[in-house]
Amino acid sequence: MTDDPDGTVQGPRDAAANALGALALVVSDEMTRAVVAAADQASTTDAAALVSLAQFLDGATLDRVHRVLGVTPSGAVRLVDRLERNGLVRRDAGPDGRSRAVRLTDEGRGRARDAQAARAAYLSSLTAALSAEEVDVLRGLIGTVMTGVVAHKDGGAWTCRLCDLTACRRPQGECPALNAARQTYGVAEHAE
Amino acid sequence: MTDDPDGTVQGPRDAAANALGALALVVSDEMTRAVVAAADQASTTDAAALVSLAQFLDGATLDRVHRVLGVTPSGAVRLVDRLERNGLVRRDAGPDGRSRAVRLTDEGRGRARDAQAARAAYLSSLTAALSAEEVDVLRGLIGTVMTGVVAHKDGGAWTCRLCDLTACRRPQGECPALNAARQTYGVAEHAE
DNA sequence: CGCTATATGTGACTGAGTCACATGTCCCCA
DNA sequence: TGGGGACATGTGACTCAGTCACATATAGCG
Repeated sequence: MTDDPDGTVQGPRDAAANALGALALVVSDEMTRAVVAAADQASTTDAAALVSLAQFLDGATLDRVHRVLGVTPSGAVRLVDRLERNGLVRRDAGPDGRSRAVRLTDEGRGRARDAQAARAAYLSSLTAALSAEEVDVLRGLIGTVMTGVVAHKDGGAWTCRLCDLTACRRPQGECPALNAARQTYGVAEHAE
Repeated sequence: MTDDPDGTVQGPRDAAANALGALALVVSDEMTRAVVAAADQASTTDAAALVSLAQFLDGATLDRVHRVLGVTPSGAVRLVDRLERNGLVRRDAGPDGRSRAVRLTDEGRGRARDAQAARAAYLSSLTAALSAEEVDVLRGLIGTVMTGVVAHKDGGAWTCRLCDLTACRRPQGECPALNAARQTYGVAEHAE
């Protein structure tokens, strides 16, 4: 690892790191674009809210929504206002008198499903060029890297906010991000 | 590849795709956070502008800035206004009377360097757990996947807007994203 | 010379998100 | 048992990035 005059670094290790950064940026851009379009939402947060609700957050309180999505409590209120205004979510009575349960309407659930399908389709198109062996290798490497990511991460939105939780739990055990995040955000077990 | 009742898909192929999506999302989140903090900018676009300017866009017109960053022309004007107000760029005379050249000040260049260093440090920490062989394998797989990404991508911001271009060009040839993007956005060759 | 395309800039607006603060509920502890 | 702090939600005022519609000015072709 030597520095060149600009202060940039070189070598295969850094080339890999740089490529990882580039790939992460585009994939996340495009994936988000696909999800937002499919869910017919204006903001990425709204789309993420729908997907999260559909997967493991349905019936959760506003408080949980704010933690998972990494916005302020008031931000969560506005967000749910928005979704409610569009008929995607309802505010039901919560587990106690202070809190309310945010629940998807059928319309909202449909939008979430569309979003998840769009995400899965986009991501599948990316791995389509890989052989079965390469897919396994990639999965292993991603697992290793993800462990490091999780170790560094201190706050912010939930790592798995757009994930397909059934896909990451099967067929080979659990995802490190899921485990780490679950306790941080106190997310309930997904109904099997 | 079979569908389960929810419409979600299963199998190792889809697990890998899902993991790729999850990894891309966090890495891009965290990387952006690191870059924005290091450049001391409020918005991610501003930080991306600084980094892009430093790498290959210095002296470019506002028009090019708008194309590379994927904002509207007026958005680019506001963006450059902001950076100028903070003493990070200057508007010099452009190649013709209509256009202006956006040029980094020393202060701006310093901020950009800080941002790039923060990005590199974060990404390196992620690959640190991998062996040299694993790094090579990962690099190869990322290259393959990136080719697919580039093929699907139709518009939006420049894929490499945060990249370290010297890292992706060496030591093994060029990055597919760089090649594809270069012609789309008409970005000038980076000064070697 | 006039016409259209191009580059930048401006005014009015939207929309997401924040902060500071208000209200209502919960629950522990004296 | 009731008082007080912690907690959940909600509201008002504001910020800030970004857009659209439009204005201005230059370029360059016929």
